[in-house]
Amino acid sequence: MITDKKERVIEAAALSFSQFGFKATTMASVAKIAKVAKGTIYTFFDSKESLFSTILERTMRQLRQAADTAIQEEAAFHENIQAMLDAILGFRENHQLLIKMGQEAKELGTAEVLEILTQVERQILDYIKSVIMKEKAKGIVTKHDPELLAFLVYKTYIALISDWERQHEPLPKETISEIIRAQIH
Amino acid sequence: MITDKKERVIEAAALSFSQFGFKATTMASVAKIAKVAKGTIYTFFDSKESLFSTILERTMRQLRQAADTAIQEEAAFHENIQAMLDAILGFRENHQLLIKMGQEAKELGTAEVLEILTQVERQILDYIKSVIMKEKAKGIVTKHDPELLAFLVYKTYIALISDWERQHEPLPKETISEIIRAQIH
DNA sequence: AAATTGACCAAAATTCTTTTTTGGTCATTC
DNA sequence: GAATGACCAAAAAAGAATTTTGGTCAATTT
Repeated sequence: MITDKKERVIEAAALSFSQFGFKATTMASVAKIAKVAKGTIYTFFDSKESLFSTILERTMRQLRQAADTAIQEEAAFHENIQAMLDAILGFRENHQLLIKMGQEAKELGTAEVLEILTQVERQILDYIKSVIMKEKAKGIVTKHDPELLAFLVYKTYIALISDWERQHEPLPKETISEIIRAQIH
Repeated sequence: MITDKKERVIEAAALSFSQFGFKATTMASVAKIAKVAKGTIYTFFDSKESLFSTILERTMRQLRQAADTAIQEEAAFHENIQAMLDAILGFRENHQLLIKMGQEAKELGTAEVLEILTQVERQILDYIKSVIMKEKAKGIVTKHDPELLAFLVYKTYIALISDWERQHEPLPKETISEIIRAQIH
């Protein structure tokens, strides 16, 4: 069956990319893990990049889903924002692929990965923005426009979670909530 | 006169560091610009690093001074914070040295420069913190502790000034003010 | 005839070798 | 005693040689 092989290639590639990164993953090894000849991969994907971005899209879809299920129609605005951010970050925390990409971008500065990561960031920002706009449609008034608000929330969250902890004790969840809540007013 | 030569060395080094960066500045060229023999430099400074950090300390002193003069005893809390941030950023904007260091850290990843830049950031944070604490002594109540507040203000400001502008139109000053003001409550 | 393979190739990356540059010293000069 | 610049070891850069890698395609299998 044709789909079976394609699945195996995707599975193998996902494993390798998240274990060794983009650069260190070779098409030969993916083929070997997938028990497929190298040429076969090229009947499904026309380059290493396209294979990579297929896997990344899959990951992004999972991420969006995790965020979606975290949001409750009835909950308050800031509760939803918070839940969504937790979902996104929780997902990131135990998803090898995105972690590896972050490392590789920093250490190796791989061009492809760097570009992909800004796309991931863009998607997260768009997602936050869409949540804000949905809330706005419900009648909530926000001080700034959704694009700016999404940007602020995202940057603040990242700063509090990752930058702050590089030099300080982790902040309690309530403090983070409070700060984000103050942002969205 | 001994001081004359030392001055010339510092001047030449400052010029070269801010024009070409740390790595691309050679002791030989500094000597040449300063019209001094290479050995002479080593009677004043015992390494390239120490020469570099002397110059950087000078720059930091200037930066602190710029911020200090921006602050008015009588002005309101958020006015002072704003004035200080403007001073810091305005200073940075037209100070070649710090700009070059930022570039070099990103592009070359020079270890010495990377370390120095975290020190610069630490100093800016400490400065903001001290301003906050001075205001606090005047009786102003802040929601979070000064360290966290300084961190938040700094990160937000950087995000709004530099990250935001990579993808959007620059924000009007009033918007930035408003956001910062909301932070410090 | 459609799918699959793996030997094959050019280009890129890596390693090894040679050459040049650089930070730092110190005997000599001023 | 301050200043110099030829000198050196170490590091960096450049170049040459070698290996690895992404991608192709004629041959084979299904």
